[in-house]
Amino acid sequence: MWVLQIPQFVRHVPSQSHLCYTSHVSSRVPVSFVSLNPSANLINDINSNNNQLIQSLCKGGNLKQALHLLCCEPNPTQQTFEHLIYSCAQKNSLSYGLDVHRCLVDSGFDQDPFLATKLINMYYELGSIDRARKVFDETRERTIYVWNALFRALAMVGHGKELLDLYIQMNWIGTPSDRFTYTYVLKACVVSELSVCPLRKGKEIHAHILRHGYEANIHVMTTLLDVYAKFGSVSYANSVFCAMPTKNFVSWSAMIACFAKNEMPMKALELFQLMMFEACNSVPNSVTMVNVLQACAGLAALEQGKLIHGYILRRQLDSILPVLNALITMYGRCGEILMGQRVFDNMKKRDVVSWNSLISIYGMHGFGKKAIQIFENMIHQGVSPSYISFITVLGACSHAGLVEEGKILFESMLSKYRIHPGMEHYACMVDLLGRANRLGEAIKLIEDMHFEPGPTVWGSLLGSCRIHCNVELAERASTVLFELEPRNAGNYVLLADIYAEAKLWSEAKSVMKLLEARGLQKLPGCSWIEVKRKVYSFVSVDEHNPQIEEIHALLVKLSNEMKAQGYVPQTNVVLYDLDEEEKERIVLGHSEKLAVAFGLINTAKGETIRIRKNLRLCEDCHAVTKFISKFANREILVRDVNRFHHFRDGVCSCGDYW
DNA sequence: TTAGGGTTAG
Repeated sequence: MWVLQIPQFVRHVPSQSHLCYTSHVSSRVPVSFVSLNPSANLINDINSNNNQLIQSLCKGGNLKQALHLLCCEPNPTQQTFEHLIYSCAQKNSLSYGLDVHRCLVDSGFDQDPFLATKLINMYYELGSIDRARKVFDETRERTIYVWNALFRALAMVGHGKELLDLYIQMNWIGTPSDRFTYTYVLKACVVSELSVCPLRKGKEIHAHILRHGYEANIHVMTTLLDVYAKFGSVSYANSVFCAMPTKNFVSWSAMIACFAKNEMPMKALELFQLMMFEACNSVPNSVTMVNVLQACAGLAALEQGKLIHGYILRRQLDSILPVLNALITMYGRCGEILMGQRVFDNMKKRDVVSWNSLISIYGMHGFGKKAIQIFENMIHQGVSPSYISFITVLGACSHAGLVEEGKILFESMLSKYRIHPGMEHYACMVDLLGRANRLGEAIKLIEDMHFEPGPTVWGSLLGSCRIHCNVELAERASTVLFELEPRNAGNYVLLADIYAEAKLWSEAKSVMKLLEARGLQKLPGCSWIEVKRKVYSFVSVDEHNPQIEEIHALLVKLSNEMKAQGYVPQTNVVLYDLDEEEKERIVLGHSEKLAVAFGLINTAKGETIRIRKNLRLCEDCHAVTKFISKFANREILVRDVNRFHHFRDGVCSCGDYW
């Protein structure tokens, strides 16, 4: 006869052992291998059988029964608890996890560092970081596994400062770090809210790594590379990459990502080519492809992007969500909105990022209503909008001047979707109102913000002041901006632009002097064009292109044609009080016009010209490109720093609202 | 026992 017998098997269980048997589980266990009056050997066999049964129940996912059985098992083993802890995390059950933890304490395993490690992992996975920390605090023998488990948890939830404080403590008591410790500590630098400069902290950890001989560890060094990349220290990242004795596809991908994300997309593509030709053991995977697609998007290099798309198809990486999402963005940012839509339509599975990507590309192209329609469709399909969804859709409203629609969406964020508007959303709203010349409403919104407005918000206001030439408000915005980000040259240039537009030449001059005095430089205008899979770059008044004379001659010819039709060069964009002829010469040499002329010369008749520019398109370039699109009967696509302009037959898709 | 690079905005 098989019956439940508990007390007679309780041997070593600590004083609170009764707790073990008064857990939330039922006191009646349906199945047990425990028999009446067994011999000592039999008891051992039975215990072993029970432990094995608990473990197999865990493996089978039957956690409830495993817990039932644990309640009548007087000698649970370390392995049994390991299985139970693992199952609780797998089942995502905090209440079972707490039960297992309670039984573990009752069984005297609470000071077992192996199980403490597992408990910390479990609590992290169950989202209870405080309990993970408590386990750590209560564990007296802290092996490196125990430290690393907590470090991992803290790094993953973004508690960088706590992690780094503990790391100091660990060093102080003399526990040596291992290769895993360094990866977590490095990650903490990125996610920390440190009082000291996090990059400096990263360099300190770099020194620790070198001192302790981990410079050859591929994981540690790739993480270090990535830390430098995330701080925008491309040269440091590159030095780490070059110094790595062995590299694999992860290290190559991390360096490609570093270039792609730090506005060096050309370098990213060059490195990818090198990886393909030189690093035979480093086959790119889906992550590499995402990074490369980002680089193509950054360059607006459609032909390269298409080649990468082909490679993705050949390698059968086209079912991976981030790859497809990156493809949507790549096509959109290269001006091929319909190709982006096609990728989206053919996706078997979509996530919120896929929807955001599509909303974003329509918004960037000025199709605000379509972007809102996609946003609504997403909600209709049961996908909850994210924080970023609202940035994209509000941005779309801004590009299209959809003020009322934007205001309704902004209001709905909290009331309908329980998303608190953040800095980026306020920046979008200020941009939306400001562009629409509702500067009073924009400033009111800033004044009513329930947190301190940051540089993005004031920057949006200053940008709007530039469009509507509002000197007074521009001075107010720039006073704050010079305080918040004194090293951002763009703000000085914007204010000088506004003064120049208002013909306040001495004020414009003093702002530019201030810029120089602070050791800053105006970001030179630069435009890129891809012709026959090669990307050409132009800076203003460029003299280096071998075809420069031909380009100039064409521009002068076009300018004369335009003048004959009433065009007057808009030289007010020139910041200095020069004579009109000189100003005209400068404006005619703007990088974007040089790139358009180069495109006209080097592409076939009827072929679309695609340009990318690093700044906002100036009024004169906009007017000239409109004319060229009609005169030369060419479709011209220009992506400036904010959005797309489709020039066709003398008209721009932005409706002159940008 | 634990680890590195990824998609959307501005």
